[in-house]
Amino acid sequence: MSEQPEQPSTPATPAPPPTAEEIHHLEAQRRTNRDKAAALGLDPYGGRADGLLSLRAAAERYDADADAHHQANSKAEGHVDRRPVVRTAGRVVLHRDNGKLVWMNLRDQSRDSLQVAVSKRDATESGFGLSKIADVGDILVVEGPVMKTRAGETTVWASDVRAASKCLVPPPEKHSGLSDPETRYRQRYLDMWSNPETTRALTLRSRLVSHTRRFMEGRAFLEVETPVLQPQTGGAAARPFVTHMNALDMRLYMRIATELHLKRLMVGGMGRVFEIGRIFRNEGVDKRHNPEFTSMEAYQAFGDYETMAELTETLIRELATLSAAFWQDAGTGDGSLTLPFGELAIDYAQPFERVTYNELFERALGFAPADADRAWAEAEQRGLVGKYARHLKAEGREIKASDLRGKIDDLLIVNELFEEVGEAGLDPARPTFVFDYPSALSPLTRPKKDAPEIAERWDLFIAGMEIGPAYTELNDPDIQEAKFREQLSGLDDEESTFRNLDEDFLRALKVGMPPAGGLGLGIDRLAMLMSNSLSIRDVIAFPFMRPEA
RNA sequence: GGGGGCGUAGCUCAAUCGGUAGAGCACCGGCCUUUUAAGCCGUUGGUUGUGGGUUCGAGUCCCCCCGCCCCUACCA
Repeated sequence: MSEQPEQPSTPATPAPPPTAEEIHHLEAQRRTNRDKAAALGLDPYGGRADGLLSLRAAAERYDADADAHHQANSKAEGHVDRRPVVRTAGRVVLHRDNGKLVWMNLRDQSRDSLQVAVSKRDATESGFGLSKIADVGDILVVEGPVMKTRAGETTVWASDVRAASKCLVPPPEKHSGLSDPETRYRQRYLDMWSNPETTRALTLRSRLVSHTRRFMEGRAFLEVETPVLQPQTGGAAARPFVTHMNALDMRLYMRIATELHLKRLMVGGMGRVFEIGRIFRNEGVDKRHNPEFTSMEAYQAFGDYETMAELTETLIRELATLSAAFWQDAGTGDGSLTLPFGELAIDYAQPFERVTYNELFERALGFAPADADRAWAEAEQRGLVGKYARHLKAEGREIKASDLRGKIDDLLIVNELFEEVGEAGLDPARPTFVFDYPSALSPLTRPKKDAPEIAERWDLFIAGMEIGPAYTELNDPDIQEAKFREQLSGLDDEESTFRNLDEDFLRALKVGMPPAGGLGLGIDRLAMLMSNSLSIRDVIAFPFMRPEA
């Protein structure tokens, strides 16, 4: 790999404009209309416009008394029109030409539609002329009094219309819209124009992240930024993306978690830190996984996992409150804290459910995780032993419980069972903390003092999705090192390529990290829950897609 | 990775057993100053994802490839 050679910013020969044969006739027609707008003395691509109101704000300026007064007296001598005059802008979504009166509906992010009427009598000549040749998709600036039609629809009765941008692309169908998922994700701008709910979901996501920041700051957490590019990854078990740094000719990895750096900051003396940022995991893509996603990790010195449970539950309840108000405002919710997610109705007002890992296991399987004999037998019967063996790249022969038992921790098989049937025992409509995972599964977590096989860790599940874990953080460098070494032993070659011992992290722990509670939250999945989006792609503006052919 | 489905006009979708590729909307021309998925009249629009094969004849059947969706697996 070498550096890209420097290119002049402008090519010696500019790309030739498309020839007539290359332009689709629908685009050609729009280019003609653009030229006609220019002939009216208007810049088809507009310019600065001051004093613009959103469509929503413009509609809210409607004054019924002034409108009635105007309707009654418009032909009277000396009549003064007191209707509020607005200047607003939006993209044309409907266009109806009645001859000397043109009706259009504009859309912006504040309002799906606001009607505009442009009459030959009352509008400027250029404004009327422009409205005659406006195409669906064009962006227009409209000025005029706000009134209501006979049918009662709020309308800007244009005195002037100016061009702001030309749309050269034929629009989606005006009623059924754009529904092809591939086009929606690849050309998000088309999707957002055609499907306002897309913009709404992304808008809500922005508000959720913003509120989360304010919430954390309100609790005296400091927002920090840690490296995305790292010589080694850590803090989670996931395959990383690999890249290369030219200057030092070295391999670098994209981070798979922010944990180890945030803890270093605690060692340094920052008592409460959080980071909201992009995480990259080189794994499968499906409705709940995107290769890059956003997490919030937070660490609170002198807290523990109970501290983080309270923080998490309070935060999510506030986010649900914000979301309920958002959807009520958008006209699709009743404002209650019971939010829909697909077929589910999830009540965020009630205290979240709490169960322990062992309770959940026993409820689903009828015996305790400590009963290793039954766990191995049950796992074998369910075909989970072979599944785990495949995990170890030991495929090619039939693996029996007797082959594996003794070679791996019993709890790894217990956890296979738990994930298979334990999690299924959760009520998906009830946010649930699952407390106290086996220590063997939680290398960065402090074991319970009176039961070291159990780690002070919980996972939060909502709608069957793992929203995030929290720990009472392990701050004993010797135990931490032992757990790291245990994790590294028994790994096959491929996995060990990506796992390594973070010596500097251990060195930091030796300096001394205060006892702490730590938390990780999947922001995308929270956004899914709060916006009733069944696919993670609906809350990511530009989700990963295979490149077009 | 495995299984299933899909790809037709700008958009949303049809096309019977393998037998002339259609509709609505959009677009274009005409009429229309309270329409609102405006309406009325008249037009236009296609290498059926790509490449091969079978056949007198392929949107339809077979194979390769590309892309998307669903299920499943992976993601301690």
